[in-house]
Amino acid sequence: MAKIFKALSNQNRLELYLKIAKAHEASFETGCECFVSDIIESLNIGAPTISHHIKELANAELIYTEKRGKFLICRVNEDLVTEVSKLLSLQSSWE
Amino acid sequence: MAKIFKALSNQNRLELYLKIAKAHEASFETGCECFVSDIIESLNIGAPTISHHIKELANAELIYTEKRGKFLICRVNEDLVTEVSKLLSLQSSWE
DNA sequence: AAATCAATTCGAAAGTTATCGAAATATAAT
DNA sequence: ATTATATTTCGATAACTTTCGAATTGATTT
Repeated sequence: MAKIFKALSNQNRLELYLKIAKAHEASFETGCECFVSDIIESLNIGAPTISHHIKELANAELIYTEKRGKFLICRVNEDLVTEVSKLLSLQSSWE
Repeated sequence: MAKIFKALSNQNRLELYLKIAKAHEASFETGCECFVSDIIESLNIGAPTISHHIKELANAELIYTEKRGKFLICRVNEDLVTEVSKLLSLQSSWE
C-alpha cells in the first residue's frame, strides 16, 4: 500500500497520473485511452524521465499500459484508486 | 498534495500513521490520544527515526502533535484525510 | 531503403531519504 | 539532588530517486 502512495509522491508523477486520468475522462466514449506523446509536451521533463515515471505508475498498478504501434497507451486502474479511497475513508469515519 | 502522499509513502511511516489512527479510534472516549512511547516497541526502528517520521507526518499535516509532560501525543487530522479521499474518489467516479 | 518518430535503455550526476548511534534536553520519579 | 525515562538533535552513512543526454530499438512514413 505504501508502494501506491510512493508512486503518487512525486510532483511530476502525480501530475502525469492526473493527466492520464483526465484524458481517460475526456476520451471515455472513444475507449479511455491516453497517448504518452501528448503528455510529454505539457510536462516540463524529458521523455526518458516520463518513460521511467510511467513504469513506476504501472508497477504500482495505478495504470495499465499497452503498446499500440509506436505509441504507448495508458489507462487508469479505477479499482485500485477506489480501494485506496476506501481505506482512507475508513480512517476518517469514526466520529 | 504530493507532499501528503510522500508522507505516507514509507512503509514504517504509513504503519506509524495507521497506529496513530487506530489508537485514536480505540481511545475515542478518552480524548483521541496516542503516546509515541507505546508505538516505539511495536515498530522495528529506533526512537530517533520515529521522532523524524512523526515530524514528517506532522509537517504534511496528517497528524497533530502536542507535548504533554515528557510524552508526545499524536492525533490524526481527519479533515485532511477526508480531503485526499475525496480527490481520489473523484478520480474513480466517471463510469 | 532511408528517414522519421515514439519510446526505451544506459550510465551518470545531483539531490533526497531512512536509518543509526551517541549525545543532549527535558520532565518525572526516587 | 540524583536517577530514570521520553523524546530530540546531531552527524554520518548507505541506499534510493529524479533527472539528464546519448545511444538504441521498433514502428511508421516517404
